[in-house]
Amino acid sequence: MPGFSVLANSLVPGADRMSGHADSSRRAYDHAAIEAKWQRYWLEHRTFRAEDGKPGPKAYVLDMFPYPSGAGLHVGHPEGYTASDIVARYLRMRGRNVLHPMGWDSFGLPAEQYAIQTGTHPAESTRQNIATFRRQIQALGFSYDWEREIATSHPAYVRWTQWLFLQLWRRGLVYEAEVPVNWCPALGTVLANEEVIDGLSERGGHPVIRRPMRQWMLRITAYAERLLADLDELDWSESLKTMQQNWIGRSEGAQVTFQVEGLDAMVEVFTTRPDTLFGATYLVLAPEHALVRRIAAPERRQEVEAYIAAAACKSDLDRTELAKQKTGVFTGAYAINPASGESIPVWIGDYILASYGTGAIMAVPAHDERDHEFARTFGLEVRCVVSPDGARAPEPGAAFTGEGFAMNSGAFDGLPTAEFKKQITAWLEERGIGRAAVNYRLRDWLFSRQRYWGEPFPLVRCPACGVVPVPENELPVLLPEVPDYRPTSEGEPPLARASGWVATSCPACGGAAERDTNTMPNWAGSCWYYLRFIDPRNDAAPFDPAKAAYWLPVDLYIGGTEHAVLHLLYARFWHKVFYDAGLVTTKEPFQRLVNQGMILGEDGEKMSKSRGNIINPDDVVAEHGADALRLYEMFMGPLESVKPWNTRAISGVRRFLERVFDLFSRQVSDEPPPEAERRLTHRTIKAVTEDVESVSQFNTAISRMMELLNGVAGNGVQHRETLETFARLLAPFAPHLAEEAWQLLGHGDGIARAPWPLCDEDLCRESEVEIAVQVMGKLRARVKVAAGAGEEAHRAAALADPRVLRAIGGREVAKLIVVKERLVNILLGR
RNA sequence: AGGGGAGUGGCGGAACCGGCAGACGCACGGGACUUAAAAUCCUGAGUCCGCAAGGACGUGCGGGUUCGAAUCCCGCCUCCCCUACCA
Repeated sequence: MPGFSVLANSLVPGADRMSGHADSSRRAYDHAAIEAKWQRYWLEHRTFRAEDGKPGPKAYVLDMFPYPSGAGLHVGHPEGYTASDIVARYLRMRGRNVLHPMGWDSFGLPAEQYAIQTGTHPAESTRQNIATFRRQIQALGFSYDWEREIATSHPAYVRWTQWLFLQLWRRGLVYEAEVPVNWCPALGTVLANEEVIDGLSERGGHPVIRRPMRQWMLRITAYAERLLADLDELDWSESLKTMQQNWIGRSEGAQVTFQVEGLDAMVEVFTTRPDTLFGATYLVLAPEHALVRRIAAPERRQEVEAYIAAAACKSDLDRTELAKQKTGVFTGAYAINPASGESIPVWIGDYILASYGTGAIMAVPAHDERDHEFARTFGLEVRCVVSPDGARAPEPGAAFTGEGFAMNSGAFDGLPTAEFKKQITAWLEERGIGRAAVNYRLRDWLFSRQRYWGEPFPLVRCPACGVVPVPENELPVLLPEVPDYRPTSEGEPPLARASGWVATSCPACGGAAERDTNTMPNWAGSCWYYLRFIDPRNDAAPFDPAKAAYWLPVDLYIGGTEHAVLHLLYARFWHKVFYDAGLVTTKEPFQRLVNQGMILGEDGEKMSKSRGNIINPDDVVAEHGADALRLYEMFMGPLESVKPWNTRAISGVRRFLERVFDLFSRQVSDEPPPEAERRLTHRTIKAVTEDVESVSQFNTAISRMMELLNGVAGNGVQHRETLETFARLLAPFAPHLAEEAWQLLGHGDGIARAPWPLCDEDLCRESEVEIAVQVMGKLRARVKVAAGAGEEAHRAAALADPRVLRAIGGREVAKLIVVKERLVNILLGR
């Protein structure tokens, strides 16, 4: 390849730039050599090291760290990483002390499944996968401070995850409960919700049933109100906040007590419509409700038991999606409607969830669709108690769920819904049979997994002392070696097999005791990793609170929508606990959050192995380079939108980079550039700066740089002033090429800390602008006016144009609208 | 069912606060270079009619407000995402 030797010469760091070569000897853009050179340079110079406590403004720019899967990186990863890297590099050039770290969410199911299949220890496959991910990510030239790299499965990290868990324990936020899990009898294992598809196991398609097991729970509901309220302070998209609000699902209403007839038993129900109490014509309990067996009449017992058993076998999906028809059975018991004093039947039905509210409802079939359907199925009474207009009853045949005015409600008749709610709630309270209540859709967090590859619980079960935490100075409790990673046949976690590990002594009394054999879910490590990045090598604490006070909050957090609810909610919850414990000084961890949109395959479908439409970033880097991949992913469209991949389109940004390289390989003049070029440059600075600040419009920023190139590339001699600006604008986007360009311009220091160019507002405006001239709203001509020209100048310029005069055709000008520097619209009389 | 988002050339997308629709790029047509091709460079292009000058139409569909609407309002249609019997 001709010219290669010249290129090779330039690859020595600090080598003098070649100057004044003729066009015939122009060097090729060798992305592989340039990128390897600068990646080495950055590492050697510790260019991206974040300095704890450095005076001046800081910025914490974070990516959602990946699970290092065996499949390696896919093109979705670099999308968010490139966006955050652009912002991180930009902020560094603006003088901020930037913390931009990367690590590994390295506990998880795939490594464990792989271990079950191949016998490879998860620690080993995880180590290999991390090595692959690190190599792939480093090949893209992201400005991470690699000295802060962490992995959640590393013992030094596990230690502090367990330590933080014990802080939750101390604060009474951990408890044990009997809750249903997904149990697959065929596989002899417990499955995560994600592993259950349509009631069948993802692997093998075996039926999955719900089975109660003792589980560790975290009391996240205690923080529901704060998790909801503090959303207000965050710079997150409204849609994301809405998702979190919906997930927390706060609803206000009343709790009402119903006396069971002939028994010393009460049924508590929660309702958001206490105003419909007079229309409650029956009760429905969840099949799992504690009272069901007590109240069931002897002659109904057999049917009730059969229904309970059937419900227990159903997966959540069977109980919802497949339930086109509502099912239920009559218990034989009756309760008293406290408002009407009437006797109403008590049913059980699996459309009532044991886990929400009180696990029982008062059914108002006239005003609730679900109750209506149930009543129709079983021929139960429907009584209208809300009139839409205060005069007539609602249309029969369907539930009227809107608000209106009370009817058939005794003394309350005629009250509007909102007022009735208040009065009936007070009425119930006076009689001690009800009260105002708030319910959340959010449930406490089922925190234990019957798995191997996760953090063991630092808890010991002692026959004498109960559950006792492992002393902090004995952490971490590390995973034992086990002969088999599957759960035991009794459904116990695989850790139960490690009998030597399980047997221990009680930290409190010293007697024989057993370790808890559950492990924590994947979320545990990702709940606080952003805190560990702040102080990753601390072996006396999870992090130094003083350093946390310096770096927090995370100023910008970028990641996929798949974590819009769970991860973000869990991390916010832990953070608030740490706030209460005085470990952190901010109420919220992530101030600004941006979700990148998914990248689809070339066929417009989600990338997946089965569709065979997966793009491997390694191939793109090999062929076009990291800078081209970064640029292409940003050029595809706004960061947050979903966009299809188009391999051919990469050639566009690749050509751009080649032309940029060519531009910087030419002769450079120290003469100031012509006025027009300088104006173009400053307009570009302004546009690119605004686009980067938006953390979204990187595509238009690149367009503007392309326009700048198109504007200056035709000139034979290049002006230093323009090139110096261009290189710095390009630096966050295509950092390798920008460094090379910077060096070609004769700079000895890297471009990474070069000051970001600032625009001169006066130069951002053209001296002369083209405006549109419309006649009766139709575009007839384009004329030029001086920048800042007044209305009169616009009018004169418009009326001087022959095409405009022809369109006017001698008619009278009735009105003339001038929008300065934009258009003139001429309206004619009739 | 509910909630959120989106419909603009052959394609990805641009258009500030209501003011020249289609920037930038891909693909495509024409030309230059070449024995030839690739690459590169120049150049054309929303659609329709027209040799041309020019004209008509045009941002999912139907209305409305306005001198002027991709943008604002009302009513529909389609697609994507999330939640999914939450009382």
